[in-house]
Amino acid sequence: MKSKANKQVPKAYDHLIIEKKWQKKWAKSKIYRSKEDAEKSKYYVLDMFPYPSGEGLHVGHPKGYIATDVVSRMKRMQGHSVLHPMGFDAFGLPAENYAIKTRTNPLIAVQRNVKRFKEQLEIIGLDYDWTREINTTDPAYYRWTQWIFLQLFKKGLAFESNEPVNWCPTDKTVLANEDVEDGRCERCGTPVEKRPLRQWVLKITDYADRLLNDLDAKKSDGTNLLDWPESIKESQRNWIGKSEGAIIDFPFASTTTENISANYIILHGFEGSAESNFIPWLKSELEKKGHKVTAPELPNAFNPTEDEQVDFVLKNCHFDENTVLIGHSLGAVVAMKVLMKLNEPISGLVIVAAASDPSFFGESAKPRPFHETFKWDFDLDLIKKQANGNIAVLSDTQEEFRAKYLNHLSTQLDARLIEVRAKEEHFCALEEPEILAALHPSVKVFTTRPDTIFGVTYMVLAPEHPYVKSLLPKISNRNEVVEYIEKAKLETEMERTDAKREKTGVELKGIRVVNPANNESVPVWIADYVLADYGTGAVMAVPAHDERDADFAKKYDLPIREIKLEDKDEMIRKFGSKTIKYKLRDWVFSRQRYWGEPMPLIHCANCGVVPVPEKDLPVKLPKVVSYEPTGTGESPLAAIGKWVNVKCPKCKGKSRRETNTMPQWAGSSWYYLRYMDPKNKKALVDSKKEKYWAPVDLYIGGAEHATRHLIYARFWHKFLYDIGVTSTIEPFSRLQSVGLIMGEDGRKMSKRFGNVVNPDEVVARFGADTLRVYEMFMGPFDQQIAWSTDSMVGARRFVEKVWRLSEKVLSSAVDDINIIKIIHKTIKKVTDDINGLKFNTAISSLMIAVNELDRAESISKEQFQLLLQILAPFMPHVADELWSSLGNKKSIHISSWPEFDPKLIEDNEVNIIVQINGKMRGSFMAAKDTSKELLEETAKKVPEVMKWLTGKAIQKIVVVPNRLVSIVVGQ
RNA sequence: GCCCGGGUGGUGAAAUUGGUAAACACGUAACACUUAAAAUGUUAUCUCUUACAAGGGUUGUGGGUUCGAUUCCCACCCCGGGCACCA
Repeated sequence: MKSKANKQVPKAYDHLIIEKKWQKKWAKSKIYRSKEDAEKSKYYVLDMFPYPSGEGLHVGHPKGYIATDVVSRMKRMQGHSVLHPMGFDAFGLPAENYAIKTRTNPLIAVQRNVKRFKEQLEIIGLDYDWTREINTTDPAYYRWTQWIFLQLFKKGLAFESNEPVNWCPTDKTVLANEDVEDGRCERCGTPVEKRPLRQWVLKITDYADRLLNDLDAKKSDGTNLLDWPESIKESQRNWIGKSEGAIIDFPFASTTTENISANYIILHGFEGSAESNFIPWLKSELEKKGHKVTAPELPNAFNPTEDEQVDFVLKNCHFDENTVLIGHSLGAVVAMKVLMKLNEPISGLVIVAAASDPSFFGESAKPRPFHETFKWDFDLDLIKKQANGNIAVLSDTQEEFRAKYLNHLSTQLDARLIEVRAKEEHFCALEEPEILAALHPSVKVFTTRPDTIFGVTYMVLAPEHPYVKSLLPKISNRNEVVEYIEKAKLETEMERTDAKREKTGVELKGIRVVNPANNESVPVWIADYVLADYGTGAVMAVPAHDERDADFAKKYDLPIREIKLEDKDEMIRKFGSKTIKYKLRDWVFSRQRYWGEPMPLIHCANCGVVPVPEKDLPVKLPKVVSYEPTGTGESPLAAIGKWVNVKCPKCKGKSRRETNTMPQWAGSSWYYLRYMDPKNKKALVDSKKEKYWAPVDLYIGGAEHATRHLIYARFWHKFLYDIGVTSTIEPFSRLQSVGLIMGEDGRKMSKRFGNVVNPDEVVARFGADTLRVYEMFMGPFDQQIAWSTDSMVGARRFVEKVWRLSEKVLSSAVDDINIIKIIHKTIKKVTDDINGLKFNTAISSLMIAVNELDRAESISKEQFQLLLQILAPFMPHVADELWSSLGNKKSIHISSWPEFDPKLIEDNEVNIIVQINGKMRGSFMAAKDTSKELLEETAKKVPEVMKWLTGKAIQKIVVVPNRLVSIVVGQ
């Protein structure tokens, strides 16, 4: 029993005093300021910035912040230039709803909440560089959010759409697909409605492939580009929902089509005429079949302008629901422009060798005269609609052209891409039979199972499929079909997509299609289990190989045919074309609410949508009297005449501002870039600074952001990369999700359950260092664990033990080699574990070391300082206090992180286990690297082992050096 | 239904990636110090064979591979998450 009689009475550990003292000192000495120091390697560690709610932080919030703080402190000590910033994401509904209730500007609530949040963060002793603080609601910040939107707009990635969108009747705003969970508004739980409303939409689908592929991309050293939890990558993969399959054409059976007489309009191209190329031939072929054909001579074929040609076609051609528009080369561009101006949809569009992108002129080709006289903007959704969803794209002969533009165009238009060889390059022969073949009307299906094509026994269209309307005259049970379509319209999205309910449908009697694989004619049905907005809105039904088709077939007594599966690729080659579909939808980007970034756009009667000039940014949110959403699809901003009515930046005419605002996710989609250069007035981020800090090395936050923030931010980042603002293809190299801290009752911490634990109280009672140690020690960092105030005493005891250990420090002390070894082993373990974000085991190894040191009579200053340094990230206040009491003048947090001595972490004696028939029967100590033979000899002589060996025959001995000897004996 | 995690003492968990299962901590019990309590320290604490000793069993269940499996393989059960009448 050791005596404590001679020990000095220690200074009492008073966390209240020392924590305040050190927090002040740190702020004064500016040790946490980040600098672009070319001498040092950078480390950017980022927290998902909080929404400053009125309730303040609970004890769960800081868990992630403490983790980044631990990492950031170690990296700083290791000599990195560390960027560890914090800010606030303050646009959004809670502040706005509070504003509605109290009729105060939400900014006031935001400012108050931010102040409270900062106080709460500061008492935990986090090492943020507050000079870089940002706030998404600050006009100096959202100026750049608006700037990014303008760039998206200029690149055609922001467009207006009138498609039905998700509308939340409670929050009175539209929602993105990502904001809908199980058919309900993610915020308030109200079932969403589908409403056709004019919306701004971002073309995130253009990035679907890159968003997907880069999840699994490798760096040049073979490691993953994204060091992310597999579960989050998987969520994103599921959300993007790529499926590879085929588009297969099922032509209408001749009984269906023989009497359909169409009205064909053929538009020639640049330097062409109605008498050139294949046009006269095609005209006569179609007329032979009884169709009406118009091939107008377009004005100024050698020096065409869009306005002249489009107007000419609109004036001189007749359009109705039986019209099929065929455009060759530039004529196809004219055709698409014509479609955008028609009032009613036509029957179909055939694009022969054209593109919707002006860059197809290429570097080598000389600019054509129409380069400037055509506007290369296309509303592809509108074109799709106006062409009744019936579009065929015939490939050109130039491989590069096809890969680059036509694949894209046909994907965007959901068109049939008909990959054929023209007889002459660019379809310039006098006869082009492939064009004629492409005109035969057919139903396109999307399938991932082309291998089952011989099992098709019927076809199902979505009730909304554009063909259904045009086929009505040919359907004998017309009334029944119309009734079914009407009924389907009335159903909500939730009812419609409920997989459990019984399938219903109606046959389109009189309509049949031909299976291209076996030329068999099969019936066509409509059913609401087929969705209009996925694939082509049409399904080839294979009841023998698809459960849904089987259910349907059984109910309506349709044949079920077992077949042997074919080779997928062969079937695609023979009967269809390879296609890729995504579940990801474009990002509905406007909200009909007040508290968000105004969209920097102006609507002018003459000029259309005009972007606000960059020099006029930011477009500031005006003050309003009522923040109440209108519910009409207009935001409250629409009522502020002074703000809304402006001059058009182009023609100076009367015009109106866009009154929709951006969604909550806008500001957070790029904020990590602004921390690099938060005060820059000339640019979003200075490119030198961006190159220094990018990418984020470690990003920590909640897993609930997997398919929203983390997809949106990756999308914007890639876009910013494309326009040269960012230098990396991904924003966050390494991501780690924080496991939630639950209430003591095991439920989510919430005011509602009365189980919220306030960090201020915990810090006041136990101290910030104890809170930090406790939260890091609770369990694996990414795991959800219930809070337990009782268990905090363990962390507190540990902090106190470290404090008391300082009594044993003697300058004259000579350390036992075992003590030195333990310190060095712990340095290695703690360094590795912090890098691996395994904070719980780092602390456990520190506890083991402290317990060990506690057993020693005295400790040298040298060893104790090493211990304090590796404790510093976890208990920064106590570490700095004890460090300075040892006579150090500078903060421990800017001292150099200890290196372990590899020689000191090796044991020269190891414990060798002896197993007999797989059971541990004894052990002995042996020098490291003792030979196998000697280990075997020694093992056999261990008394407890000998007992098991007597009278038994040894059958086999396995010796693993430095580990064990395993002996197998007979009966 | 498909896909990703995960399942270890009373509790949070650990296990060098195939080599002594339960480190570290909470809780509990006994003891020491104390008038007492708190604090602190010491000891014990997976489970069964009533206790010592000596053994047996044990990482969701059942099989397999192996000298040896918490770890690898197969099947199943349960919990958490993502997607979903997506063709």
